[in-house]
Amino acid sequence: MEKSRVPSARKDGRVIIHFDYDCFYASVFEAQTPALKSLPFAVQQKQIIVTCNYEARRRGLYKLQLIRDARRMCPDVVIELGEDISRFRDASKELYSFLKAFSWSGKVERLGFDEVWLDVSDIVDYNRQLLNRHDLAQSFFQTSRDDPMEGFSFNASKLAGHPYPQNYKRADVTGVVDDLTMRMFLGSHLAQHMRHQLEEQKGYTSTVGIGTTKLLSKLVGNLNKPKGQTTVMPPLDSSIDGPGNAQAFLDRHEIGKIPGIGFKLAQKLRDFILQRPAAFDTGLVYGGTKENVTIADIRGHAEVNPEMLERLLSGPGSPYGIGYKVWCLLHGVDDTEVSQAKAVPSQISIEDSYIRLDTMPELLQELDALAKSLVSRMRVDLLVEEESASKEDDLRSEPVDRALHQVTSKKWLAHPKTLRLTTRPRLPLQPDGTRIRSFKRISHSAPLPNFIFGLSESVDSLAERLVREALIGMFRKLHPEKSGWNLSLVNLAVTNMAETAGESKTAKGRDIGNMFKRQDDVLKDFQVREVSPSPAEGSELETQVVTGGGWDEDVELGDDDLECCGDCGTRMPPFAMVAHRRFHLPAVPALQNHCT
DNA sequence: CTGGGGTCTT
DNA sequence: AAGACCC
Repeated sequence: MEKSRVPSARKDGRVIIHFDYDCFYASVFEAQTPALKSLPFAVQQKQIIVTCNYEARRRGLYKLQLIRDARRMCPDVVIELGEDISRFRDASKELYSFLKAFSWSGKVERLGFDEVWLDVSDIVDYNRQLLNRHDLAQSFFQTSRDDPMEGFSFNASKLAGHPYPQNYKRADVTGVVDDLTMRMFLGSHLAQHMRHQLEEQKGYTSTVGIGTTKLLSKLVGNLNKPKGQTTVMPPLDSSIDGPGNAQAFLDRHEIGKIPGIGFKLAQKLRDFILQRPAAFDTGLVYGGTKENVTIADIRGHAEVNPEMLERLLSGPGSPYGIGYKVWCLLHGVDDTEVSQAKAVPSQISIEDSYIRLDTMPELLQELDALAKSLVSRMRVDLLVEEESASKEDDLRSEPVDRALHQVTSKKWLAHPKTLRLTTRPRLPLQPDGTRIRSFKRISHSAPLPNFIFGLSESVDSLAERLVREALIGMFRKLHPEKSGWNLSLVNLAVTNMAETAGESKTAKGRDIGNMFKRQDDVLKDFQVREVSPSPAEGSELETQVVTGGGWDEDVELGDDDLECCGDCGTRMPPFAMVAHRRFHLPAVPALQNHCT
């Protein structure tokens, strides 16, 4: 019997939760000063509102808005300065640790200060096998591997939070669920539990997405903001019956909204689809576009395939294999792992921007201030209490002794080897008196002097030495002219961390996924997936719910509504054509997708 | 008069 | 050292 075969690339064996703390910078201030919550409140850096709470958004304020516009729009807005980001970093670390404590695998990845992914596949799989399928409504979710009493009660026949698609037919109506559906249910309950704990114990609300990949979990969360959660439900795969929910969901997105496709790639793709240069938004929003080109527009284009994308998108600065990577993203394929928590950052940097910085005395003052911050931050982020060298240390009973001891028992987690100075020169005036704004940076690196690690010297004096003995010389390399420069930004960084022996690089070694080139890693897995559902394997849980597709079920299609495939002439409804077209396209690699 | 951070790749 | 990407 010949089964219908469709190339597939989905690997949906994982359950991934994506957290996004609601208006994070504003929430940090609100946690400290709850009265702000009921007011329109915004956080300012230089002349910009970097974020604002929802009370402010209700009055029209938005992220990255100019202060002047914000005040005009909402004169009573309360504004706090957030240029010193220490408090945000501290809060971010605290919340990250809190969430990480739920993980069994250590696969917990932070993006920026306010986003965290967790791969909770192991927790979900463990709990799936604990379920009593005759009484799903009275289930208990075990959050600890060791303690069967730790956890929460929940109804495993229902999803927690919102589904995608919205009209998803719930299992409590149909009564049966397949494995993937059950895993998404479990993921949604775990996510809800964590979200509530985060709010109750830390005072932060968050927006959450649950999916089988980093890409889907992150994007789907956006559907219910703020303090909501959304799960991408099966069937994820496109089949002869129609596009899967993963593709249906992605298809509506403007190309620039896809993580991994930044401004440059998005512009190239828009230009190609429109066959002319796409107009981009000159307003303040960075990736803004006036031309909406969607994933569907690109994916459905006859000439688009991985090789063509490689030709279109590669260029200076673009990584090898970009065409294939984008091709995967267009199809909702994202095999990237949630990376292991890192013990140390790969870089620490401090920067400030200036309307004008063009004299040596001012520069020295700024370098000094930046260097002080940098040394302080090195001590915060790279210094840990040393493990006690002897038992006496632990048994020491006098608090004073303890305090004294601690001062002298700090240890560097890592020694950065490189110091980097970056500037952003302001371009000279044009002949016509206007100025081209440039965001180009130039940098110079040098070995980081060892004295910086001394703990007996004060931060201030170390900073002064750093300026005199290293930074001034580095600045001369960048700007050999005695004068005439004008900087709009200065950044000081330490990089190239040499981690101290004995400390593992991550909680559990390197992220294996990142050690392979995506392409090599994925291509060797190429297989064709059989789409016909395999017979239910005994249990009711294996029975598939197939009624909740992402298209309108009751639409009758007349002959006029059929489309004709340009390659083989087969006629079929438009929704089926989506899947059918993939027959004729270079295949995306696939894995067997049956989750057992 | 577009922040202050980060990551990774070439 | 620079350029892409992320927040």
